[in-house]
Amino acid sequence: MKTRTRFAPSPTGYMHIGNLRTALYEYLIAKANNGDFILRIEDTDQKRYVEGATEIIYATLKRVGMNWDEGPDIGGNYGPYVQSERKPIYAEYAHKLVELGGAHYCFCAQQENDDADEENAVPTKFQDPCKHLSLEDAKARIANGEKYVVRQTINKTGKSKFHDVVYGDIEIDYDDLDEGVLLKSDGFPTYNFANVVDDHLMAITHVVRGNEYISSTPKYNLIYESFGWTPPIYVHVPQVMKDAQHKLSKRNGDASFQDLVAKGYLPEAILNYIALLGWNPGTDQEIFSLEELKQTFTAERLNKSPAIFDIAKLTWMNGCYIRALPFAEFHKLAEPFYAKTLTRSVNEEELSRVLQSRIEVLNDIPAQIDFVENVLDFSPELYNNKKMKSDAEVAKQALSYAIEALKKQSDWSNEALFETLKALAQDKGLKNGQILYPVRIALSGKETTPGGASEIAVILGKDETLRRLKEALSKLN
RNA sequence: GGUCCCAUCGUCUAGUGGCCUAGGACGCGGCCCUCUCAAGGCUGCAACACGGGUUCAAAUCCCGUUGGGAUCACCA
Repeated sequence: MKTRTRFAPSPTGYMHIGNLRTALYEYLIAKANNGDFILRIEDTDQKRYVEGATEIIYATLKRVGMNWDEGPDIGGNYGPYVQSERKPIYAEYAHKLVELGGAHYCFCAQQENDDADEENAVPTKFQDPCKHLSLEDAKARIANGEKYVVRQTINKTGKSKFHDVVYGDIEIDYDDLDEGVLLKSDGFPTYNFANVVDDHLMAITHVVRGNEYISSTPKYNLIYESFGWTPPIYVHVPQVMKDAQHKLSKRNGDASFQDLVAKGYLPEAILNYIALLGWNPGTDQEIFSLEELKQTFTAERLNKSPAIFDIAKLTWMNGCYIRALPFAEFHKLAEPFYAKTLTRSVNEEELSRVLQSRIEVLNDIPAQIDFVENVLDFSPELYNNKKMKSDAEVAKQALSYAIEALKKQSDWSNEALFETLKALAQDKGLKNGQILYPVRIALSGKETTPGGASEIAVILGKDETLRRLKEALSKLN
């Protein structure tokens, strides 16, 4: 049987990290087995529907290279792939399930969701009186126009057992199961029902979802059983946490995929990082392309315990990805930031060259290059550096020597400039640092800069370099 | 509260009874390299939640305790 997995998000906003990780694992399970990865939109709750959310889902998946084989936009043999378009299907199966004894019609008023009781004991198990209505009576009331829902009937007793790929064998008592609503009064199914019907109809073989579904899995199995269907292989994955107590969520303003990209994280790095949040290959390898992940991934190596999302490690990994980028590609990514922060024309290629190993996130760029635009007023104390044997007095000499030497310089490459400055030091009986350090300070006005004196000179160009050196020198006099 | 799940360095994790004086990675400290800062190389600090068993031998198996999470909606 061909492996088929599905990513079934509800379009209620942006794509959060936990969601994306689930999608990744689903994608990987399918692709590791030459199977299909299906995208299904679960929009059965009209109240929570958010305009544009579906597009975000498409864009995100595409951006990280997780292409789906079937989905709302590209179709497939098991469509439609949007649940709101499948409404008649659920109704049909809901009524069939009632006939099969797996559900019943219920006319009770909607249960109030009492927040006050949430923290404390709410051991009240819903006892549905409608469960005992005869099918004829129920049908008569429906024919009469009464509002109704289809509610799951649970008559079994004893233990429900099922196997989960990551959690192993799980037993839950049937008595602890709730007779939940399957088909709402508006005719839409709940997740609990739509999910089962669709997964079966779409021939899904592996269901990957958050472990919050473990406790309701027996209910789904009951539905499969009533219909005589085979349940899928379950892969429940632990939560992605913000800290030890809280899971990552939009409500806390935690970063979404889009937020991270906006901050200058590369999609490939984000994907790589989240793959390792709860999974590891059993080797020391940490950097994985999606392609490598496909080769290596096995659901059996998924972890059981929740993982805390650590932005510091993602940042490090992002730095690795940035450094590994071909130069031209990095330059292309960096250019928009130059356009944003610089009005002066500078050697942007050299800027990129110097920056590539020095930033971990693209958004680090502006802070790194502020001095390129303008030299902020700085204290002559900046020239003091013990190790370089530099101070304001040394700087005064160094700058005037440098100005003379650089005036004559025609080859404005980093190598040539570096040679000139070194030769100058030797010529004047100074240490290299006694020339290079003051020049760099004069050129930047900053204690630390990306790149050394000669590199900054290349970035600034000859005119600006000389102008800044002269200005710095005059300030020392 | 009932039920279910989880528990190794601060974080992500390796570990499936002896190879563990517990390994790797991030972060943090130090050193080297070096035209400052990065990058790179080397190195240091740092964990088996606790208590009982089982066993010649336990981070690994069992029981309990503690701590955390999930679930108990006409949300998914």
